[in-house]
Amino acid sequence: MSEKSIAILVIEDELPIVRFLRATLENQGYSLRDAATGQEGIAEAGTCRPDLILLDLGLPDMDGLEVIRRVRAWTDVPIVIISARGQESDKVAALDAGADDYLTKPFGVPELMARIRVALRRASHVGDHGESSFFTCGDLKVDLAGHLVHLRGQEVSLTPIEFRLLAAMIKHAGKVITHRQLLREVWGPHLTDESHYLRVFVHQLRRKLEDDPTRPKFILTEAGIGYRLRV
Amino acid sequence: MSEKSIAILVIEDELPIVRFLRATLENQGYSLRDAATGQEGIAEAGTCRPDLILLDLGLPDMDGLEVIRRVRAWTDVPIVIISARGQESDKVAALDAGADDYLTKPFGVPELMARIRVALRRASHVGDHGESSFFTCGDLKVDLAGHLVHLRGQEVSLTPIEFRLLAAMIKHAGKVITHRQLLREVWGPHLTDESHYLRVFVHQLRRKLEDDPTRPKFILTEAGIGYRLRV
DNA sequence: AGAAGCCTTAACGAACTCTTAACGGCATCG
DNA sequence: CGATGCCGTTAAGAGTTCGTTAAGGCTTCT
Repeated sequence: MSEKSIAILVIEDELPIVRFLRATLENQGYSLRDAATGQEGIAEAGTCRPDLILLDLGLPDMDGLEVIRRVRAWTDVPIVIISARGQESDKVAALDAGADDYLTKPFGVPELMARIRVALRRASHVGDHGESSFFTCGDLKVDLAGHLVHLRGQEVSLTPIEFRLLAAMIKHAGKVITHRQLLREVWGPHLTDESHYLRVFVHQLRRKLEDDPTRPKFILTEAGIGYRLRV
Repeated sequence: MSEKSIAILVIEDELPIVRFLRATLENQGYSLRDAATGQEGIAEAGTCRPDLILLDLGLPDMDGLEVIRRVRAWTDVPIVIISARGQESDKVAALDAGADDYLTKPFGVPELMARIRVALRRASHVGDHGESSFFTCGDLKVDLAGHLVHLRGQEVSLTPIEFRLLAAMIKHAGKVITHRQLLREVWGPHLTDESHYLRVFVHQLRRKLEDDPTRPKFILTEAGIGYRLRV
């Protein structure tokens, strides 16, 4: 079961601390990128789209508050401050500028971890309630977030692989998806030539979803290339 | 245009502190309610629906962590901890139980205000989830704030873990909840692979709630993924 | 101190899913 | 016309996950 790991961006100029954080965070299963200056950090945040930012306020090239504001200008990604300065006015300024939490060095690793979990938890709840993404095509209705499939109002139960296969097709609905692509998205990057699996599971899906599996309405086969989901 | 002021619930047993917070917060334009015990606080949270909860962990009648969990069972309202105990393990436990921030007494008022603003800011992004502390499905009625479960008018007594498990499912009612997710919400963020616990406790729940545990009406199992509560 | 209740842990059979193999139809190409 | 390759279909075995039960340790209450 491959799950994409959570990405954290560390903006910090002191190398020992970066190394320490890298070891600690990667040990917890997070993937990590780092930047040594504010400029670099802002750019990196734009390109790698982290799930959380750890920011040291004492950067050499620009004010930490400015980094917060520049990042907040276009994203709500959680920002946790780690700073040597423990002045209350500094904390208030950073928090009001858009930071989500503020830790003063030296801090304990368990507390840092807990506060990172809090920030990530809050951020993940944003899409929790209304934002279930539906896909509809004729009588077929799929709730990707809720793992639900309805056909003519009737619920259809799919196995994990069946659902992943359907979800992958929905992600590229209307376009052709090659065998390779499907195999990578459903089974992971290892399998790439076993286009055999596909036939078995496409058949399973058609048997559950199509009225007449011989003449498919939803899952069309593009001979020699792959499959395509009708929109 | 009438602007409803933001409501804050203070759960704190020391009267001087309550008075101090009342003066400070009302001066900032918040409206305030207070409760002196955990029981009272949980009940008050269910009825007055505050926008934020300030919670002292050192309550006379029950463990502060239990208060957090009981409130978290049915709402994502921001919880900010104010505590005399500054032990890192206390902080981690509270944050992992569902708190959003943790301040150690004595704290500065400006910092408290700033952290309250952060918590409110984060929560407002989520938008209104029409949360209710009651859940009903067929013969099953659950009062999340009151920790009560009724089946066909008959009261059912659940153990703490059984109730947390049921509450977690209710929070995502209708959608599939993965094993990971359930383990995190019920046991904390550490356990993530012990999907074994789930089977035991799901079985306990079904034995207490379902007419025919073999053919569940409420707690459905999504093979290979997790569980789902019928709506 | 004793008892009761709850959580953890282990074990085993049953049900389900995934993998793998085999076969037939259909089209293209030599 | 036969060979080859791709796709659909089916079935069986292996492997994994799920349900169920019970015993032991821990905490809590009396």
